[in-house]
Order: sequence, then structure tokens, then C-alpha cells
Amino acid sequence: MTKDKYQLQDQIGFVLRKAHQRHVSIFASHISDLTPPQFATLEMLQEVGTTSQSQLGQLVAMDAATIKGVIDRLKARGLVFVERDNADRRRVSVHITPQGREAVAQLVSQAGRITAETLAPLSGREAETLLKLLKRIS
Amino acid sequence: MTKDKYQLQDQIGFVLRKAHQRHVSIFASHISDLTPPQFATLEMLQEVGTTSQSQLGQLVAMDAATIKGVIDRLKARGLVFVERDNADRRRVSVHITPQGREAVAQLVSQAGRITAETLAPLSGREAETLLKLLKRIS
DNA sequence: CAAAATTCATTTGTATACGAATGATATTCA
DNA sequence: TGAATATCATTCGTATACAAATGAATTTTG
Repeated sequence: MTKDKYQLQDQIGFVLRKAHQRHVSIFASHISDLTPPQFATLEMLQEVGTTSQSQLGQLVAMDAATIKGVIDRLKARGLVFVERDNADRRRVSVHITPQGREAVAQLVSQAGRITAETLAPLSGREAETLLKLLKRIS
Repeated sequence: MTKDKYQLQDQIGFVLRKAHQRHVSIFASHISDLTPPQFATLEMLQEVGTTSQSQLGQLVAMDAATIKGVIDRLKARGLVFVERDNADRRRVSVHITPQGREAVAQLVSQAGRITAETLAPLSGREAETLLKLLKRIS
């Protein structure tokens, strides 16, 4: 006889939300001047090089409205700059600045520590399993 | 030789965010008139009965400011009501209404389907593993 | 008891997140 | 070619999420 009562604590959505919250909190305790979405965007931009705003949004899983806000804030800090694309005037090209590059270089090791701390309750094998399963439902 | 390059796609935080986004999207496609946090709050309230606002917030993992907003919106829909606690005048007691009860009863089966669809890419065994690991890092 | 510390709720400000509407530009196709 | 369609970016509105400040009430403690 298994429990068939609905238990919020056992629902994937509830647990995903809590796990995500804990991660964001750990992130903030290590990197206080950038949020996870901001760091993800900057890191991805550095990885792929100059792209359009919506392309970059797609790469980091943010819709048009969200990526715009993130880029605006990165812009305000001088980590990226933006330029109308002449080949396609609808597009906005996003470029990383030298300061942006420097920030990524400096923060990547911190990011590794954040990942480690988030996964600290698990063994290495369990962490790999978790990552693999999460990717499958993403 | 394992890859040691920092890959955003392999970071637990990034994958957690994406998995959570997918779940919220599935939730919205099944239940359009309540958000996941609203449903969680209402369900929890029904489960534990009348409690203070901050107590309820704790149970559903929301801070004071967040739970206030959620309760305000549930209140506006007539699903809960609120009352100053006479034993402790700082406290606000949150009560579920008959409509609130009815909503929970009606939505729980939908919630089960949402969980199932979110976990659809996994086998039953994998889903259990994922849930267990997520709880450990929550 | 009275002062200090704590707790509960509210408010403000900032940052995702997303649906929907809009305008500008490109592309398709009739 | 020119009209319909699609794409890109922006804006608006709503909803979490949380830090920090504030005020009111309670508890602790000196």
C-alpha cells in the first residue's frame, strides 16, 4: 500500500522551486554584484561572441522581454554594449566589453564553487545523475 | 581526460532554472487561473488549516513579502480570508474559504497530471531518483 | 518591572519571467 | 511587384522572489 494522498512536498514542481531558490541564495553569497541570469548571459556571450539579442536570449533560455532587461542592466555596468545590425535593421547586436571579459574570467572559478556548494549534499555520482535527469526534463 | 572547460549547460543552476521554467509552463497549460505558488499556498493551507501568514509562508518556502502578495491575490479571488489574531495582535490568521476548499479538491487531480507530464521524459524509477536527489539539495 | 531583543507584518525597490500588444523591418508568395 | 506573413525588439501589465527598512506587538533578560 503506497500513500496516494497528494503531498505538496513530493511534487516535482515544488521541489524544483525550492532547489532553485537554494541555488540562487548560494550564488548570491559568493557573487553579490551579478545575478545568476546576468552571469549566464555574460558567460554565454563570451562563449559565442557577438550575437543578436533574441539569439542570446534563446541560448540562455530567456524570452525577449526578459533578455532585454538583463542586457540593459549589463549595459549599465559597462559589461556589454549594443549596436543596431546594419545587415538586418531589426536586430540588435550585443557585444561583450573588455570589462565584461574580465568579469567572466574572474567569476568562472567562483561559479565552480557555487556549483560545488549547491551539490555538496550529494556524492559525485549522485550529482552526475541529478544533472543528467534534470537535463532530460528541461 | 575529462572536459574541464566551464560549460553553462552543465551547471546545476542553469539546468535547475530551465527545468523549473518548463514545469511552470506545463502547469500553466493545465491550470490557467492559478499560479504554482498560489496553488501550493492554497493546498498547504487546506492541509494544515488556519495559520499565521508567516507560518504559511515558511511551509511553502516564501519570505514574508512574497507570501503577502500571494495571499492578497488569493484573497481577491475569494479563496482565502484573513483576520487579525486576538491572542497575538502581530499575527494575521489566514483561513481557507469554501470556494478555496472546492478549488483545491478540483485542482488536485490536475496537479497530478502536471507532475506526470513534467516527469514524462523519465521512467518511474528515474523520477523517484530525481525527486529524492532534489529534496537533498533543497 | 523596564529596556533590549525578537517576531510578525507591511512597504519599497530591484530583478527575473512571461503573455500580449505594437511598430519596424524582412521575407514569402500570389 | 505588392500584399500577406514572419521576425526582432520594445513596452505594458502581472506575478514571483528577496533585501532592507519600518512599525507594532510580544518575549527575553538584566
